[in-house]
Amino acid sequence: MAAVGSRAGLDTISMCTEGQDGLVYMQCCGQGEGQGVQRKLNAGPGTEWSADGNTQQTNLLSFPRSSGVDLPYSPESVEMDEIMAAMVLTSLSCTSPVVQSPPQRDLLTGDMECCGGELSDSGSSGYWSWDHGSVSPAPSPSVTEMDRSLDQPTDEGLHMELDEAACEEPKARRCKSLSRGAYRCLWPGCGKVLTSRVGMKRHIRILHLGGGSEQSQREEDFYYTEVSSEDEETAPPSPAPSFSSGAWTSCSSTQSQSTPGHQDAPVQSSPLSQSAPSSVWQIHTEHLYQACTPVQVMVSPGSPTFCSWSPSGDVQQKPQISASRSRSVSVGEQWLQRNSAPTRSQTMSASPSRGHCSFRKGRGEAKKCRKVYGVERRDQWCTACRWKKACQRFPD
DNA sequence: ACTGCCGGGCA
DNA sequence: TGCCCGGCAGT
Repeated sequence: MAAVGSRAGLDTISMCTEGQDGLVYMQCCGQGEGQGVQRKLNAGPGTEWSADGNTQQTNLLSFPRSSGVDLPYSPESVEMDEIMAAMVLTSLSCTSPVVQSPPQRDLLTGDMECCGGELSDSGSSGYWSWDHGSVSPAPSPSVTEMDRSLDQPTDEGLHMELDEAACEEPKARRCKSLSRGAYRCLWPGCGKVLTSRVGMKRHIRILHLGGGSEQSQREEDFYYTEVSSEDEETAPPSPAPSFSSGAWTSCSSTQSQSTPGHQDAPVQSSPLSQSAPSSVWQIHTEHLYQACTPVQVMVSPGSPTFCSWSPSGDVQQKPQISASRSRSVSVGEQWLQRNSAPTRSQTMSASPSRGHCSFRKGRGEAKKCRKVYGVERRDQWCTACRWKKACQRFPD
């Protein structure tokens, strides 16, 4: 019935359902592994995927359920098929044997990878962003986009998980932003709708154009159109939040012992998501940067995973960021004043490196004659300053 | 726009 | 050598 194949060059998953019995056959070939996994899932009519006690799959196939994509399986709906394909692909990307190999990875790292894998299709891996498309409105294609899309539904699940109370208002805001825009794939017979342009491009490139050639990258634009997501909202909007919620929760709380039945462990690292960690790590460091600059978080540079960053902080940090930033200046100044008080010149050159949160000492922090005395009292400047030379009184 | 200061000119 | 300033780069 439905055959979905990806030619991302990474994996090939094909899935088809067989008539009435609703059996679903999937084939997943890991990249370069050459090993195919064939699975036969029982998804009869009216069967909820998650309800299947299908060992490994169970966890992952609970996606759809938690996603709110209630799947009274309606074979006549191509859309549904695609959704299911998406689910399956997602699941497989997490369950593939390669994926599961290191289950005892560093939790956070693994989780992050999982995040990256789940939420980001960035990187060269050509991750299956497209299948999230119908499932999750925000394939959150790249790090930058992820940053931007903090108010996109992708994180909503996270919000809901992490801080429901605080999110009442942002939620409303986000609901609005949900209706911001969507992109519909114009490829004949596709019609997939994604909320992210990048995701859509990737979808087109991977699925339809079949590769990442430069040319096809440019061609993508022709195959999707922007649609007001009002139409799209007729479709159940909830899938994304809880879907990504799953992914993110496993991400967010390093010790998230999500209830059995939630997917957590198997989702850790996959060949598909292997490109993700770096980007996610970027996020990490970025937020780290934001978080620890002002607040002097104790982060041992050697153990980067330890930084007390948490998605909750991150996501809800938005309002704080500016405050933090502005505060960082004053901290710097305090530091400067403290250190420059006793021995001005000598200590200041001692590198104020404060771990990796260190800031380049801003120009504004250095007190030069001009700053100290002001232009009015120029006569009190050191001669160098008067001559527009390097200040001698307050050398760096 | 402001600041720090290099490079260069002038007496 | 002392003095001054144009102009660049960073904020």
